[in-house]
Amino acid sequence: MATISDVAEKTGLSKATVSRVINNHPYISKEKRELVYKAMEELGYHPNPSARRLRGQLTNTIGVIVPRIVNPFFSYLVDALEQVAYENNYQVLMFQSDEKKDKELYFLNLLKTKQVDGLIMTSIENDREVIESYTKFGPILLCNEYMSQSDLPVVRVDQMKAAYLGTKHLLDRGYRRIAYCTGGLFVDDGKDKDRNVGFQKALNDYDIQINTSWVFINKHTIEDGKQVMRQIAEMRDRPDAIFTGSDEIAAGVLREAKSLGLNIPEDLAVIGFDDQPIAEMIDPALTTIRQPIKEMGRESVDTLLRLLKNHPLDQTDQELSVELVVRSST
Amino acid sequence: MATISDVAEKTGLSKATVSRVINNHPYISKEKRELVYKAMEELGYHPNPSARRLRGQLTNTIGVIVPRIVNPFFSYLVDALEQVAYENNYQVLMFQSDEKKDKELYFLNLLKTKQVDGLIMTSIENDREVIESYTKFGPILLCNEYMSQSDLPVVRVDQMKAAYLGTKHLLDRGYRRIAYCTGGLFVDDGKDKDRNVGFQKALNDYDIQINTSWVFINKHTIEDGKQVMRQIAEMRDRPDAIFTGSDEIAAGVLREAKSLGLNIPEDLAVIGFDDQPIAEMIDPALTTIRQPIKEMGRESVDTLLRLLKNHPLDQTDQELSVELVVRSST
DNA sequence: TCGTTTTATGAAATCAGTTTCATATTTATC
DNA sequence: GATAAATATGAAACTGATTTCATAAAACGA
Repeated sequence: MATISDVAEKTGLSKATVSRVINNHPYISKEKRELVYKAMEELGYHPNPSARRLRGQLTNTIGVIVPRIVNPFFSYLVDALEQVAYENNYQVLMFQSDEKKDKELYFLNLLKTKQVDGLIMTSIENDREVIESYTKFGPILLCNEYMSQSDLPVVRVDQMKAAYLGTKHLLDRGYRRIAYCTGGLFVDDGKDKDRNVGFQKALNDYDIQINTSWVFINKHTIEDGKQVMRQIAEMRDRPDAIFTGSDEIAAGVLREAKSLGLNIPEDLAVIGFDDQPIAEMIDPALTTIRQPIKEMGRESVDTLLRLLKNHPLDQTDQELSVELVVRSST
Repeated sequence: MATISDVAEKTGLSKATVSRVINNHPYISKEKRELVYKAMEELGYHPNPSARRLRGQLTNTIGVIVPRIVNPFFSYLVDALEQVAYENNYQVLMFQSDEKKDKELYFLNLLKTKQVDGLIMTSIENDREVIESYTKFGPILLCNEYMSQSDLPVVRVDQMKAAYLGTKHLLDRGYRRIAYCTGGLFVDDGKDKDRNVGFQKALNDYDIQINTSWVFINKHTIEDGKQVMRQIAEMRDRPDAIFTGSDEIAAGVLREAKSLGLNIPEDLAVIGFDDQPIAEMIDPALTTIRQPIKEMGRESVDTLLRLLKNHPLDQTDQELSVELVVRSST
């Protein structure tokens, strides 16, 4: 591996000058500049990132925390983030928090030790103060999830509108007995709370009270969806529609409904969230709310890179809009 | 940020001794050792990884190349790899090759610059010689994909047996006119070739010739599956069963069959590959070949860490076995 | 023409660790 | 009790870059 000293020696210049050429400093003569480029080329020289890092330089690496990569929403998000990062010559260090505080902390520490230049968090486990205390080591951007009363920059979709849109759609179709699934640990803040508000608001428009026995919390997976369907089937007083928190839950509901001999949407209308590929594949095809994942990825990386370059942000809170995709499950 | 000098100063020892304590060198007195630990604790000291890296130390980071993370097979694989890596105090730098040679090369170079200690490749784009030339910078392990005539360590499933098992199943059920999908760019080597051989072998057992107009190459996605189904529907001489290269292709086939008013498995039996969650969700549920992803992840990381520690390997080629999961599509 | 900028370069310090070399004690061996 | 080996520690060199400080030459202004 060639080092900067090799380049210096080969050109007869000092390391300082070579370094200046590499970093595009002014006041370098054209001849020397070209001499250095030529030598770098010939030696196959690439600066050692660890050495640069040690001098407090940027690492060209951004960290991304997701709860679980196997959740398709997050794998598509990471895909989008990685593509944009690559276009900008950045690498992505991906990390799964598993929804655990200590794993999240472990990863936040990489910012402290300058392993990553900045961080994109797509979920939040620790308290606001804890996370904000790490901003002194590098920029942190929230993508998808957010915290109110925080001045961290955030890129997200309008969850309230999304939930409102979906619920309104059910109501417009004539359903009045609407069940509701939510992740819901963060009930007092963040995206789940916004969804709750949107759901509530749509029901208010129609003067309908929420039936709390039709509210299911802490639901995420296909298995959860199946279990919800079983619970509903056993109820004497059943809902006629359900707003689920994700396409996966919805898929579980559909699957179990089929096993129980129930018809969708006649016996139960189902609306999903995300518009994952699976939404189109299952039968009946799923009505769902499409999230603009690609745009979220692009906006997030663009914004983080702007922060890294100390460019001013036009806005610290970017809200992207969602879209209702009507298929056959409602 | 506290440095090693701070610890040295606080304990009244030299940096050398502190470093020795950190790295568990022998010949340190118990008192000094504890003194250092105490000071490190109090200062909240963590060694700077860039500095260690610069001295040629390990980075505690392994790189993982996948073609696309949105492919569920790979997101589950990365999940498994990351879990095991975390247990061993390693981070995973994930990278998508997008099946492009230049992206793969870019990532291989991280090994050269010691950004990662070792590499796990779950797909291969460049030639054998190119990839092997990077082993002088750190260990490279192949996981899932492999190259013959290469002495790179590999963790994989017995693809030949897998394809044989699936095809045999179709034949045993009475299907004789069997179509075949493959990724198939690497037709002369690697996992796709093994599958081809397994498929061939099963047909030979029943004295059946392959009908080449029923062979579809370069298929990967749901969309590809739909397209294959459309092609089949237009044939005068149709197959009665199809072996697909992945559950996604199979899902596409099923979906399009439904649109075309065809019945599965009566009009066309379909067998998938991987046993992804979607296999259970679609209708009819998919018969498929289950790959032991968790074990592959564990074996891969364990093996790579052993290589990093210069422990000898019992075997450089680990083959895990697959399992046929019979559902309703055959 | 002389003093002041501007341009161009290099020596040496610096980042935060690890490792080599030297050296001082102990402990073991004959 | 003398010699060899094992234990314990520190000073300084080293990793590969960037940056500061110093300095020389060229360009500029009066």
